[in-house]
Amino acid sequence: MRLECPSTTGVFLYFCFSNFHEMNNVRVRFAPSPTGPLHIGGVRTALYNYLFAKKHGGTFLLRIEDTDQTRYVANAEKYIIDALDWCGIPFDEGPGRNEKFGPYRQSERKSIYKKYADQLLERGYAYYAFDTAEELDAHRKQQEAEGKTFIYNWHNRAQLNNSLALSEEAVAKRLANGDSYVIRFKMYQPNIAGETETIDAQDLIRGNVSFKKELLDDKILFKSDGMPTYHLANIVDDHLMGISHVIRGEEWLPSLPLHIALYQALEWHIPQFAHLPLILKPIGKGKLSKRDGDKLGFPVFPLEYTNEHTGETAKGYKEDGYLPQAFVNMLALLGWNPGSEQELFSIEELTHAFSLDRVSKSGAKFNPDKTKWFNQQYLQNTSDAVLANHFLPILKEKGIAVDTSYVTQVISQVKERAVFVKDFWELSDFFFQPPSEFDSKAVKKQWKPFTAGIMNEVIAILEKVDDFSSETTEKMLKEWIASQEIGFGKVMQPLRLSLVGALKGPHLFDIMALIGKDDTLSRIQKAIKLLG
RNA sequence: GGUCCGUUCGUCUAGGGGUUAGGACGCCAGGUUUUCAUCCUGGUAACAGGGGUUCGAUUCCCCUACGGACUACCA
Repeated sequence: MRLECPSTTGVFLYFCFSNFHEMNNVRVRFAPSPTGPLHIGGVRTALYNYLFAKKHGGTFLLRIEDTDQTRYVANAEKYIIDALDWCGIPFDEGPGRNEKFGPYRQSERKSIYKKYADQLLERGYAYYAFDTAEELDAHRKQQEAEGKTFIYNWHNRAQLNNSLALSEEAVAKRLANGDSYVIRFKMYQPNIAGETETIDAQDLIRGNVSFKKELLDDKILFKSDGMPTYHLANIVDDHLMGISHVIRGEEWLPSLPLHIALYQALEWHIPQFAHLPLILKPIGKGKLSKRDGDKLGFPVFPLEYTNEHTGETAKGYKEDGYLPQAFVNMLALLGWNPGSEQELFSIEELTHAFSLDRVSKSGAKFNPDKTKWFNQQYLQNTSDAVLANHFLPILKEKGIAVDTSYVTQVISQVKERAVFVKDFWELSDFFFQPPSEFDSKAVKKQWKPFTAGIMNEVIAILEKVDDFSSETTEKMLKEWIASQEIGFGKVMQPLRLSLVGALKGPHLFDIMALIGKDDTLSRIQKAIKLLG
């Protein structure tokens, strides 16, 4: 058994649980902020949390971190839930679902947090600060002008406007006065007996990560609007909700020492942490953004999203024609691999294969081409009947009324060349309607002065065929071509042009069999008439 | 600037003290399909650089470079 626990301050006693123990009580959470649509990085974080939970027979919960009232977007929560739903990543507990540890929206838990902030205040781990935003800005600017960075911490807190610098009476007076204040965490105090100099954490993906306390700042835990900041709310909720493993994006790694210090100050058991690598732009520098998707023509969101204020919409994988299983499979492999050469995984297979120690440490550039490849793989593995049902609405929109069995037959002919359901129309329109025009380049190359004569003979042959199956028409026509010594190309190419309108499509005799004798003959006649 | 994290083909990655450094996407070529696409076969292409440690380093250590994240009363 391997014991893993961050180093302690030595002041408190901590319970370190073995992995074995914790694996039996796995509770993980996905905690997005409802400030807009969930992008694919967020979906992947949710997915890894889900897979980890299911792998260990644990619980996956959704918590909405809406402590920032200024950035709150009303339709975002619904979007997040719809997106997880489409992806097939169901949460076990969350808003409106199995609310054992609820509520699951931090705005509805507002009353809980103050108590813990007060506790930290009482124990001397936190203090009131009255500095205004303008004052702090001025400090930052001044430091910047000197080429330094302003850090609010042990080295200057005594000179700033807070309860550590002010007299007890002054503080009491300001509080009684209703002056606005924030509560800051006292990150480090030099020369205190038993005080350690570093915070060492064990990250499940990165191993040991070490931070010097003296370089850390006194983060705000409680805002002047009465709401906790992310940091406080996050650890209070993770504790109260019994979270065993915190699996989140790498952007949180710099906050890890603060979170650990908070757990220690509150004398709470510290969960295990895993910080996931970021998803980066396909080309250029930096992390993936909506702009990259617009520029390069791929979605960065699972579902289409409309900004409720500007009316601006962003593309979604769903609307672009991706199958959710393909999308999820792609995301799973972006930053994780099974250690084998298998690439195609159902979500069930993923839950068995997944492990955090096979998550890579470095950021992954997103690859839209590979995403298409995944979709193609899944499309090929979807049955013709199911695909026909997806295709039917598109046909209906085009004003084409056909029965499902015919569509299923068409799908079986063109499926292998499709990547998306939306490809089907372009691949198969000639199965539903005669060509309205002929590819001019192909006509120029394949339709010669003598072609009409040959086509008339083809009509004569086909008219005599009663059994219009692919095998029969192919046999009849090929025998005739051979006997005439014309050359296959001179017959087959114009014939394809007549039936399809271009030099593309499946086996020609299969097309003839499907559209039938009457349609076949009339299309050839029409071509002769139009092309001469 | 500071702090922290990272670095194997163009991209996602496997590997790991002695390997012809493996796979996938992309790209290129050939084959099949008397069409197009699919498909099949093959090819292209990588251990960031410099120091150590070692008989031997791509693998372990250090430095540099580069990349990334964070540096808000945002999460």
